[in-house]
Amino acid sequence: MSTLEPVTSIPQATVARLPLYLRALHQVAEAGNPTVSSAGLAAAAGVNPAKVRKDLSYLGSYGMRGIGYDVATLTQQISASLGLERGWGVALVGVGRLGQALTNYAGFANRGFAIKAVFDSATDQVGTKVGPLTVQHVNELPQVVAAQKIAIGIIATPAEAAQDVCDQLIAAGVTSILNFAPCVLFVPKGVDLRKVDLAIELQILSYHEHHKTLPDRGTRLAPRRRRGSSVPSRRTRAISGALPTRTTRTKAVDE
Amino acid sequence: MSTLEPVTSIPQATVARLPLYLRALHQVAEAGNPTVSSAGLAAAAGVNPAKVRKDLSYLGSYGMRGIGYDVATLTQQISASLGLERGWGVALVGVGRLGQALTNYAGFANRGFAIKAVFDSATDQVGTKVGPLTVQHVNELPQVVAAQKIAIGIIATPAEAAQDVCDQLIAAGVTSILNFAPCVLFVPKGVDLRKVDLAIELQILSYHEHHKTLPDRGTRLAPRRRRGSSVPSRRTRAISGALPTRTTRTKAVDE
DNA sequence: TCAACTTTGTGCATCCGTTCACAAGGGGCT
DNA sequence: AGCCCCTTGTGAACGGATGCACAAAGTTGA
Repeated sequence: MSTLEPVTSIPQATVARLPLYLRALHQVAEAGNPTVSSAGLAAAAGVNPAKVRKDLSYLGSYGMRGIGYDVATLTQQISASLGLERGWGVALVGVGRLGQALTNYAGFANRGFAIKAVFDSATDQVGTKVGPLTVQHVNELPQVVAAQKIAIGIIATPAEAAQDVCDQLIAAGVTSILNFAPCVLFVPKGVDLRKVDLAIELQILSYHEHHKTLPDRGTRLAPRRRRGSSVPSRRTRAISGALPTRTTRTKAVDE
Repeated sequence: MSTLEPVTSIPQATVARLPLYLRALHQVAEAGNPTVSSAGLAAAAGVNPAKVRKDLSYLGSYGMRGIGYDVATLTQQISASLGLERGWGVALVGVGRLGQALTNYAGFANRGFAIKAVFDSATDQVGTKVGPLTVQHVNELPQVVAAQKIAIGIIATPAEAAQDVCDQLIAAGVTSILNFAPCVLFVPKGVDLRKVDLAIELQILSYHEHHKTLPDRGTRLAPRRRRGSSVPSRRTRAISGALPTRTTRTKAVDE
């Protein structure tokens, strides 16, 4: 493993989990544990311990054998890898109820994302305050975004307006977009796009719910153990007390 | 392929895309096309045509060779498979800004999800109206949810309250949960859980953004073509005009 | 009726992600 | 010092998902 450069193509799946570990690490830190084992972190993040170790190995970070990971160090390494140490300016378009909720969402500011400007096309919205920000007309978007060198955009408009807004954001220099509008967006190469469709999540739940109540056995697959061996009768005692043996975790479908 | 029973264990990845196809089909229908090819649908849904065909084949649905898929039929089949034909009652807990936005989100009602009750623990929220609904105290949750046989719950509380609320929902009979609180929830087997963490999405974007501006080449991998053969020089003319040749789609990371 | 064309359905190879299982490394107690 | 135990890091097997490429099937037009 290359120990010096932490920039060695981290798998997508791992990148998607790093924020999870970060969240878990904060819990562990608040519990007062200076170190945490992969098992402890796994429990707090709701994943498999081996996955944690493999994921963290991509960062080139060192755990201490026999001990675990230093919470402070690991927190800092993950933050660095995610690029959270510098703050990011964010522009949000669409100040409907969802847009307002997002603008005020504390979880963004906590992680270094500062919403710098909010836009809408409805003239009666323009000029009103959303939190500390004044809603600007979407016509202003190009200048404002370009002038402030904002790199991240959030789209919370109706689907009809989304592609248009998207194009404008990109023209103004935005290179990462989080889309809440329920539609497919097309972006040029070099621009990253992620989407959150609230209704889709419910529909996926609906599928599983539907097939639970179905006459014949639904699609559910039993957690079948692969090799007959090794049900670890001894429960690994984690350093942190954060092993919530509550109940089994569900197969939360993707991600 | 089993043509008669459409209930033959659909892969997770496919289930997650079905709502996407449904959305695309509505677009196509509004455009007035009675049929659509896999290529047309793929373009509208932002995925690969082969994937569309394979996905749809799991439903046991028939496309018509030489023609494509009948839009109305396919819409109905996907809806049926997702269990969207009957409506679902939904309980929402946590009437903060996000909770309010979700309660009023039109996309839910459109797809057959009716929010039947909203709860909060803040006494000054209780009794206020959110849309047509009156906020009830979370103490009422067990009775209300059980009495109305609500199967789906949405958690939009702060992280600290989430596990507690989750347990109560399950005790009251909910078997599918959509969690917006930024924390890991543990649920017993048989209960399905999906999560949406808004901050995590931004952090993933941050990672890519960060590595774009890095001195050496970032993590981006070129779209390298596998076999040297067959760049289809002829553009497949879809029946629907919905082939938006705009720009290349990004590698929207997961999902 | 027949030929050319369109589009589906799917076998297959490949890739990515997951998880097991184990060797190697360190810490601490005696 | 030496032993034991804990934990990391990773090789390797496995399974699921993706996407190509092609045969089968049906349509259209002459």
